[in-house]
Amino acid sequence: MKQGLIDEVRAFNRFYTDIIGLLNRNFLDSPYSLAEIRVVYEIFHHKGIRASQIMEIMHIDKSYLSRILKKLEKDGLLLRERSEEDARAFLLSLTEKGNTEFQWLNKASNEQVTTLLAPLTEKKKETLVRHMQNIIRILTPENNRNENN
Amino acid sequence: MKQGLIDEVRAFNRFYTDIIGLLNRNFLDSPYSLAEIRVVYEIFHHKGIRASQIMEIMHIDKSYLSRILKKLEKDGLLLRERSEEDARAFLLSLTEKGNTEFQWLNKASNEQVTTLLAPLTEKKKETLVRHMQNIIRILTPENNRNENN
DNA sequence: AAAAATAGTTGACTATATCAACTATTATTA
DNA sequence: TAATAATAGTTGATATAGTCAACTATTTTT
Repeated sequence: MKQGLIDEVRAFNRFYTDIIGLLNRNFLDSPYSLAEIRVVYEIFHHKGIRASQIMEIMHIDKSYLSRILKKLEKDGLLLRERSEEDARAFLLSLTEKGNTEFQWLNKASNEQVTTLLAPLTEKKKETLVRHMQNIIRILTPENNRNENN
Repeated sequence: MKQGLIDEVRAFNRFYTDIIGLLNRNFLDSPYSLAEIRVVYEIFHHKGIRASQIMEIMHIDKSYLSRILKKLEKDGLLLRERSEEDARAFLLSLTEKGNTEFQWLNKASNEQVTTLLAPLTEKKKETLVRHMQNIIRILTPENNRNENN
C-alpha cells in the first residue's frame, strides 16, 4: 500500500476529529453527555430495544450503560419494562418527556450542522454530501467482500 | 437549507465517529491517551512550540495540558527550555526517547489505517482518499469566503 | 439436575478533564 | 515610571467518563 494514501487518511482523520471536537464542545446546553444522547437516540429509533443490544451497537461496557439508563430513568426520560420472553431483560422506550428531549437534542444537532454548512454555497453543500455518501459506501463492509486487490 | 442534507451529514458523522471509536478502542498498547499522543504529535511537527500554542491548536484547558506535559517530561519524552524572549514561556521539543516513541506511535497508527483499508481494492482506496481530500477542501474556511449562496 | 451463559446492577477504582486561585513575567496605560 | 492588566504556566480540589470484578436472577446447554 502506498504510504501517501495512509498519510492522507490520517490527515483527514485529524481534520474531521477537530471539526467534531469543535462542534461537540460548542454543542450542549443539555445536561446529557454524548454517550447519553446516543443512548436516547438508539432507544428513540429502536423502541423496545434491550440494554444488551445498545451495548453491542455502542461498544460500551454494560456497567457504564447501566448507569446511563439509571440516570435517564431517574430523569423521567426512560421507560423500562420486563421482557415477557426473557425475565432477565428490559425493553426500553422513551417516555413523553424522553421524546420531547430527543426532539430538542435533534433540533440542536441540526442547528449545529446548519452552522457548519452555512458558509458554503448550495452547490458545495451538495458536493460535500455526495463525498460523504461515497465514503460511507466504500467503507461499508458488505460492499467489500469477494473482491481481489 | 434542505433537511436531507443535514440528515446526510449527521449520518456521516455517526458512521465516521463509530469507525474512529472502533479504531481508537483497538489502538493503544501505548500508555498514552489520545490527547497525550496528539501533544507529542504537535511537538514533533513544531519543534520549539510553546504550551500556549498547543493549547490553542488542541482547544484544551491549560491546566490539563500542563499535566500532560508534566507526565511526558517525567517519562523522559519531553524537553522544556525557558524561552529567551519571554521568561514565562517554555519552548518544547522531544528528547531522543520522545522521538522514538513518536515513531512507534506513528507506525502503530499507520498499521491501524492499513488494516482499515485492507479489504478495499486499490481503486477504491484511491477513490476514498480523493473524497476525503475534497471534504477537507470544501470545509476549509479559507475556501469559503466572499461567495454568495 | 448441574453447569455454563446471559442480562443487568453495584462498589471500588482509574482516567480524563475542568475550575478557580496562585506565582512569575511581560505589556499597557495613566 | 508606577500601577494595572494581560499572559504563561502550575497546583489543589473537584467533576465527569469509563472500567473491572463480584454479585443476583434468570435462561440455555450438557
